[in-house]
Amino acid sequence: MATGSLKRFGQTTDEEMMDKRLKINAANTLRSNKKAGNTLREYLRESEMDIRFEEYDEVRLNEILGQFYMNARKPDGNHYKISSLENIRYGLNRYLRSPPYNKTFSIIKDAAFNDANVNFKAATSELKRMGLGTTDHYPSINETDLIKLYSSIYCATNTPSGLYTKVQFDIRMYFCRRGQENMHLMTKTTFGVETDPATGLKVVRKMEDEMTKNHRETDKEESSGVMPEVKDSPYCPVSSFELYVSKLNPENNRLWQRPRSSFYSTDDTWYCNEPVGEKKLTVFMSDLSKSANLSQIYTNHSIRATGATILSKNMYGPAQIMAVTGHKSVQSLTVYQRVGNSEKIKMGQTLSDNLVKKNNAMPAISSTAILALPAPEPVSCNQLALPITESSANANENIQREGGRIDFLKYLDGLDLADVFGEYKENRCVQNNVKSETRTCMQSNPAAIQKLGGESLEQESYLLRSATPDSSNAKILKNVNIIIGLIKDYEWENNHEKETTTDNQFEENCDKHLEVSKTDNGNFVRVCCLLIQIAPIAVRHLCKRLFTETHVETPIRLSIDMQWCLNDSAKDVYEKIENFDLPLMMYILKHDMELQILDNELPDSSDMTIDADLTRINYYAQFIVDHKTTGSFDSITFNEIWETLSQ
DNA sequence: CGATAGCAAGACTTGTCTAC
DNA sequence: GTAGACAAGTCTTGCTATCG
Repeated sequence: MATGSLKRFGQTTDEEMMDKRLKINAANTLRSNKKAGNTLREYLRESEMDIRFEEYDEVRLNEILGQFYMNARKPDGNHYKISSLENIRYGLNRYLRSPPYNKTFSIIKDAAFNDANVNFKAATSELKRMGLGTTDHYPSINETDLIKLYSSIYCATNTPSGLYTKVQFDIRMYFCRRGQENMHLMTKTTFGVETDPATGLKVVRKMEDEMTKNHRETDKEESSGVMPEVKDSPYCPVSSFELYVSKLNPENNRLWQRPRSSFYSTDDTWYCNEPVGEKKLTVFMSDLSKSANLSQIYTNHSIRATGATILSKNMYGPAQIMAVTGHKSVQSLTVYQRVGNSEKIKMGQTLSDNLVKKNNAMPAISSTAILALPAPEPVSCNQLALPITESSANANENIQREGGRIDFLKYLDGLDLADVFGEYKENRCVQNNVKSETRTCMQSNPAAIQKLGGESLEQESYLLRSATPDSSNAKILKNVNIIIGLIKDYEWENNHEKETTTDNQFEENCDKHLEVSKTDNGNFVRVCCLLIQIAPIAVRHLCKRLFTETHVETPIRLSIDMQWCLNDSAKDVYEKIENFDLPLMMYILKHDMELQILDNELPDSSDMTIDADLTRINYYAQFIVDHKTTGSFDSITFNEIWETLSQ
């Protein structure tokens, strides 16, 4: 009860009231208002008009806005997208109606601004015609990248940084979180582990309410996903979470703490008494995409998009998905139910098949059967732990992982790349002497793919990529794909030639497709073969020898990139080098064994030291990456590379 | 002919990402 | 830390078909 001078009711001053009214909107909205005001002011300044538009009357403002909408440009002089121009208009409206200006008119709705708004419509129509009306949605992470990421050292749970990355990725994915919303505010108690009474499964659940974009002050409903355990899986998100929380620094209450750069696995604490900065959390997925060499740079929002897309493709209804993502309307979910390119291609092929068959007087297929989209296959929620589709399911069944990496040697059984390359080179040389040095367009041949053991090009490419040594470098992977394409093409060409084509016809066909010189392609394959197959073997021998000399008698304490080895004895690490890829070995040789390996330059040709040899390999590995789109080398370049490398 | 359900489009706010 | 550009998402309005 109020006593003495204390009063029952508040004593809000006018100033405080204005301040509170100003804060009705979210901070981001206020920022948007301010920016819109600045943009208009900048326009007036450049046009040499009075910049105090806040004091204009409605007639003058109407006139100025009409001109502004037509002439608004970005600082670089380019046009805005429609969404940006709309944002500026709404921002200006809020800016003028908020304190301290408190205008009572609306520049969007009031008749006094009709002229300006007609101009706005005209401006957006023009932008639409210019192709600036589209929305580029944040991409969802493709299946190959997901698998690559999850099985890489960057998500290895036996290191502080790997564990941190995996747990954060899991939480972003399972709870379909927005990119950076409240991430830096999370504490050790934001999430907790519980046992579900119905299933007996352990699940990680969000334990505290929070204010988000769609769930603000008056919202009492809470929506969130859960993260269930995946029993007997090394990828179980609950075990990772429990381990992560147990290793956090007890002095700090934040959930995301900076991983220690060096550690022993038996240490109680793997993390510094220092939270990960807000900005660092912002670039979580983009940094990870770069480190793990994913096929593109994803953003944090991509993880949310991926979670929602996976659920939507797996027969969960809008209401169920909304309970996880926190969406309020079904309409909003349509962003995640887009028809992808591959599906569009399949639909196009279906139409082509039907047209071709009809033209060939084949029996017509029911139109409903042809136009129906492929039905999504139901999968259990467990599969979210390591997203799996039909093609990767087969791969996962067979591929043996050791220490988070793939035992590629098993997959080279029955597919001797050396033999294929040998035959390729030999035949090419013979052909080059007697036939035109041209080749037909690259195309895949079902028979050749079948011979390689796969059922579809996609699946076969996945298996080969997984099975190929030095597979962690995405750029090298692309070249491996080119080589696979060349092999298939070569086989197709040979088969085609033997079965159906005379020499004259072959030459005629070649003339029709003067795309890339055969010699140039052969050269490219030979260099790739040298760099991908032979060079790593030599470097590996060197790596093992130097490692033995350096580390066998000393405790293993390497740099952060080697953290995933730290639980092992020197002998284990020695054996693991067998699976290291070229870039990783180069990194270790350079940073841990302190060899002088240069970047982006060639050593003097007279320099025959080990360091110089490694620099050459490093240089040309990058060189073939730069030539990835052409898949060919001219003879001069080839001779130069071949002589340098094969010494 | 008025009431109303269903839907699409428009209006509006808030968050993300990136560069400096 | 800040600003700019723009995507994501919700709420509101207005049109149209249908029904009684």
